[in-house]
Amino acid sequence: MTTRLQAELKQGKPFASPEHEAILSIARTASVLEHGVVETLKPFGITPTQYNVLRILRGAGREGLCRNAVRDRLVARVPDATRLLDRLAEAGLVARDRDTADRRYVTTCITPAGLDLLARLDQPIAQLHRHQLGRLGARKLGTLIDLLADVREAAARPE
Amino acid sequence: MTTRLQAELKQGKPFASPEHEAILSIARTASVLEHGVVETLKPFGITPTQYNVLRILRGAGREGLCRNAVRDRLVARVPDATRLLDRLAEAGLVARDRDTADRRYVTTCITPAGLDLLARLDQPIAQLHRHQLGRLGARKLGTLIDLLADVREAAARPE
DNA sequence: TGTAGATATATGTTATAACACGTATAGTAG
DNA sequence: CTACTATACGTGTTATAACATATATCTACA
Repeated sequence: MTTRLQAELKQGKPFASPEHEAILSIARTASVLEHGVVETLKPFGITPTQYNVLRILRGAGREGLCRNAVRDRLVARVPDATRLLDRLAEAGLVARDRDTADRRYVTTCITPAGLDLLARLDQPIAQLHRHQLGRLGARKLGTLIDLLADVREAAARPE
Repeated sequence: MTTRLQAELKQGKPFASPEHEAILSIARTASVLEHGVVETLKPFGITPTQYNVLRILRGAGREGLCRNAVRDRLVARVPDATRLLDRLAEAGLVARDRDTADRRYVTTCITPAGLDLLARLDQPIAQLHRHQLGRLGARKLGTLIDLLADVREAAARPE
């Protein structure tokens, strides 16, 4: 039997195990979906990671968040949040201030320009998401979300 | 209601839509799983992309594959397969030869050193995969694999 | 032929990711 | 109040990703 993923990857031999096929399926799907996001964001001059940071900071509101708080809320691990925020600050999309009470912290807030950019992106991104998986239906989406949470829980358990 | 993903990302507000939550779930899960692979491969000095190339070339056997064939079989889009193969060749894990019949093609084959490296990795990687999602069971894995193929199919459809 | 177009790969350049290390501030035990 | 540790952030460096462009080879057709 040939699975759909095998056909996509032009792979003749079957996968070594169901676990292996599942892991490649997740990676492949994430890559395909991200590619769509990259293309949608490109005309606006930002990357998916930068877009996620802006959304996080919009959610945080006027109080903003410190560097590590932003980092911990990102879906993908980034080892250099400082320069990620540097670039957004350089583009005028966020602003930073050192905390007065505890001077170790640097609080980052989204600027009006950042909010404006997000406002212009909300509709195209929502449309992309509907295009990418609007056909699945609420039931399948719910099952998928649950299964993926199961996967992350299983993967996070100690040895 | 607070979903599991919301808790992981320390996010107060609910997601904008089920589609958005699904997309973030996929990206998050892929990131978590890849991190495990990165850590497993690190002692061996290769990245997940390089590991995938070696597996592809092992599957191709003695005949090897040309550059674009390797590129098209990778799970994630890589825009610079030439230098990806350059690095593997420099490490002695693959060997390249220009095709004699059609001199545009460069055929890449895995070397004995590359096969040896893969042989040493097969067991740790299989163990990692069992650790990451062995607990899910065949039924849930099958459902997950099917749903993800549905997602990719939906995302690939034209406008 | 021989010439335009298609295909396959390579190269130059810039931005970002990844890692190691360094600095500043705050809490804490003696 | 001093030294020690922990925490939060910054910087230097290297490797890789991403993009645009160039080169070589083949194919098809006038």
